[in-house]
Amino acid sequence: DIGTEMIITKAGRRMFPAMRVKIAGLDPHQQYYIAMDIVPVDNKRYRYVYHSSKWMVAGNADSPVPPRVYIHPDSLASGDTWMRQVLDDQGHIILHSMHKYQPRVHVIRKDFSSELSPNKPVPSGEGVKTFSFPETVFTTVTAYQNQQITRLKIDRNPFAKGFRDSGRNRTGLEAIMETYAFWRPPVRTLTFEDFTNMQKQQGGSTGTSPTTSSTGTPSPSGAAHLLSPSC
Amino acid sequence: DIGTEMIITKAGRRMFPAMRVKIAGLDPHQQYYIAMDIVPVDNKRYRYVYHSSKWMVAGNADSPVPPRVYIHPDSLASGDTWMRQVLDDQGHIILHSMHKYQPRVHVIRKDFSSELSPNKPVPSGEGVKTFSFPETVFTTVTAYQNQQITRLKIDRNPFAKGFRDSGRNRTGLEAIMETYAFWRPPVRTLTFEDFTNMQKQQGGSTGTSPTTSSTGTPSPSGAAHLLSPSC
DNA sequence: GGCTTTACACCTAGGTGCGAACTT
DNA sequence: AAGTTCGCACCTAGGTGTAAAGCC
Repeated sequence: DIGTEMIITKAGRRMFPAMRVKIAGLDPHQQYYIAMDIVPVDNKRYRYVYHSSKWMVAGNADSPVPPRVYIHPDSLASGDTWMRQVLDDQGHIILHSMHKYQPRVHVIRKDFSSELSPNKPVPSGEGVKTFSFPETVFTTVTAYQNQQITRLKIDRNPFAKGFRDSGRNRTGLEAIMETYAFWRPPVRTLTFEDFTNMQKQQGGSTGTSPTTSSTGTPSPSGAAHLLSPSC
Repeated sequence: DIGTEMIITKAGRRMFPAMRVKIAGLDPHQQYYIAMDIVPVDNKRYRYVYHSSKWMVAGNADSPVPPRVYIHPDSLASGDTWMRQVLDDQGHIILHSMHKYQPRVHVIRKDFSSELSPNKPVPSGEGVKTFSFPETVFTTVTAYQNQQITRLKIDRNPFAKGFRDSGRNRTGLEAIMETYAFWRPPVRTLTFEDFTNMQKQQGGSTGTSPTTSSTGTPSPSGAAHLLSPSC
């Protein structure tokens, strides 16, 4: 699997699907912070080769942005509190386009931490646990490259309903045809696993001439924001 | 002046206008909490007498609800931080209908406070300063009693635009007539001062027979929520 | 040519007072 | 009769991918 893509813009864009985490094994009476950051997977820049549906290395990474940590707003809560709920992190984290990133979750004991701040890297050592889930790696883009990913996001993100096949430019007959010929299971929440299981082949039928892979000159791109959704 | 009215419902309703506060005189390097609560003005229940446009005492207050404190989400910030911004508090506070209430703002030095909690009354003594602005007293209702207040809220609250005279059931002629005959100044934010300056006479022209003031039996009302707006 | 930016139609989410129905 | 609840039409606010324009 090649992971999903995330659109980034100047104004900031939510990540979809969202990072969702459940915590176990904490000391119920101890106080903890929980924080999140997103780190580069490697120091490469990528380009997408349409005809092979693959991301290819296209040079070295842009100069790194100062690391940014998102501290969960419920932070400094007891282990008891944290373990009772599923977390939906939210925040603003600056990323470079056309790079691969890995979101991480940090659980930090209060008695250890030294002044947790959004602008300082998460401390490391005893009392700090960091978790990375490989299936949540994604590539930043300013426009989707892989049509299968576009399709999944449109089908599963409620805010993109306007782009679904059903409900837009369909006549009575089309609606009936969709019901049978192009039927897809009911909408459910999109998860990162959906991209892990995704086939690498795209079903595009628009007659475009395949392009040859080339080592394009990596153009420097301005850093942009990516937000993960609230709720 | 008689203060404004605030609608309360089971699901919770924002307060409009909102409580807005600017802080001065803090030690820039000291840490402070800022909190808000709403306390009864007296232990009376009220009823509105339409023909005299006045609120009359109608018995003793319902049994008080456990006090609830809203802690500003930026809390535990430096005096420097607090003084730099205007505060728009938000939260859930339970109130009885047909009572008069007074919102308060509390500024609490960190080194004094002993476990600030939404469910405990604000501590008092050295290191805690409480502010009450008499012009922000209001009466809770489940439906507006005074038509002037309804009018002001519709005119000034952007979410109530659908009930404004202009833009609803108006023909071309009506629109022109409004422009001249019923002209009112451009929309601006509603403040509590608008109610302080409000005339006690209502301009209602619907032919309703005036009711005589009576000592109505106070019906026990379920407690409901009032929220103050975010942003 | 590859990538980014911008304006946009189309949604979700939720804040308004209203009026009918309901409760006491 | 007085007050509360509920569903509603009508808004604001803001999250989607898109297509055209802009940039390099």
